[in-house]
Amino acid sequence: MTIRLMIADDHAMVRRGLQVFLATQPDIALVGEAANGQETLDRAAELRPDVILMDLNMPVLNGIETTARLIQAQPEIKVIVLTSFADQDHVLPAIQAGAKGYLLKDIEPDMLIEAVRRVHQGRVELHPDAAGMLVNHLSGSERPLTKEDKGSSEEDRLGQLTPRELEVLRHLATGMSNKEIGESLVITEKTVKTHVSHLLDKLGFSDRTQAAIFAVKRGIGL
Amino acid sequence: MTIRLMIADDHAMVRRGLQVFLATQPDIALVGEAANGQETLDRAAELRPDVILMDLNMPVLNGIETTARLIQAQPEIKVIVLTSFADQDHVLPAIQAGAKGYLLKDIEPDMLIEAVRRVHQGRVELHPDAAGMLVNHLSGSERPLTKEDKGSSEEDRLGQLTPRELEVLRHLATGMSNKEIGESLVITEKTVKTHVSHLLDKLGFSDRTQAAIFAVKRGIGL
DNA sequence: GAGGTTCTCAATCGAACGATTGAGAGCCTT
DNA sequence: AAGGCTCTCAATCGTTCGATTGAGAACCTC
Repeated sequence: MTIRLMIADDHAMVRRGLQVFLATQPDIALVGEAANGQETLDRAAELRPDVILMDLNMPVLNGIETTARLIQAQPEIKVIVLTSFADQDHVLPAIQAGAKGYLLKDIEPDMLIEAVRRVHQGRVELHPDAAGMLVNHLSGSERPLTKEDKGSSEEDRLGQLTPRELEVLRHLATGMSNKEIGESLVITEKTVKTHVSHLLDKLGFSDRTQAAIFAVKRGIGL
Repeated sequence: MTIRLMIADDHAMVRRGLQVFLATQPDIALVGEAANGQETLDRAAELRPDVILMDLNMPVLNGIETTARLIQAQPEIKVIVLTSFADQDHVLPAIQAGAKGYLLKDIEPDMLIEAVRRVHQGRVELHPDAAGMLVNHLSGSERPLTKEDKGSSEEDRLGQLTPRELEVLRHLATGMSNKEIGESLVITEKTVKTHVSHLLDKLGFSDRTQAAIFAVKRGIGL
């Protein structure tokens, strides 16, 4: 499936440059352009792009305000901020506005394309300096130290699972029933139930849902 | 100038592995090790390392609490969290505690060394998933960073839930049974079952586990 | 070869789950 | 006032789940 991309930048030169490069990418279709914030909102509402490359410094309506309104109207749109500066004054508001990416214009075109693809997949892309801004912002902020320490023992328990039990847990964490897991693993449902029982016991859970939540949070079954 | 590095990890195996690899790096000197949080604080006070690679899962004092105290005592120390999981429960507290890096243990050794150098120079190093956690946290959005982006259809369905159903989903996503949810919400188990049935129907799932997985991936029920 | 672990399968049984139907109460908007 | 949600509760019914016990086979290690 091709990615529907839109560019919002007041410099025609920048738009032209991206046009040329994007033309060589079969999986990305440039469906629209805009030279200011208001135009971006209008075009996006009509064209419904998947991803928007957004300049921050635009007339009429700046990129951050535009991003905020855009996300409010169409939360599924992925906004990647593409700008020339990475300072606290811009990074934080942009992310808070809902941007899923923050990149600098000195990025290599190939990297930019890669970033577009990843953001479209639901990941985030941050320039290291932008990440730094976020980290510094959060550093020293209030920390809820309520429920930690719980993870440590669970981590150990995870290591106690046999390979097969881990395999079952992985399947369980995709939402499969015992029967479906059995079919997938080519074993009986009975056997699956045995594995599930054992794994719940070792992990200290009382039902599969808790195990699935645990697994997803640990990134198992990706 | 050589970088004075310290390792805090309760697994001797991990420390040994790093030792071996670090020995080949002329600009990095391994000046100390610790197997638990308290030991880390003691050794760090005495050895004054530039950078600490910190496991989160340690006995006595966990990595997050250790990081917080460490940074308070010696703000110039750069802490890089090196752990096995990248979930909201760990990333955010770690950064708030003052960590300048958050990496997963499946990182390539060369990349780890590079990360140590960059953090030492004042930059930050985040695993993409960790960056995703921060962005999602700040944008207040409930967008995940999963790769299999099943897409906006589910996002729309989420909006179809009534406030009460969403509430039930949130509880469900913590691993509670219908009975427990009922107690927590001060309604009958029967009513909970009604809500669950409706929410499963609207979301298009066939059982609570699938709903819980979905919810956790969207960051609901933090 | 004895003992331990893992993987497999089965059967039973109570508990939890989910679908479905029906219904009363409160709160909107029209 | 009427129709439309939402929230609440209940009862029934079939399905799924999870615990438990028992057991055979393959594969380790000692």
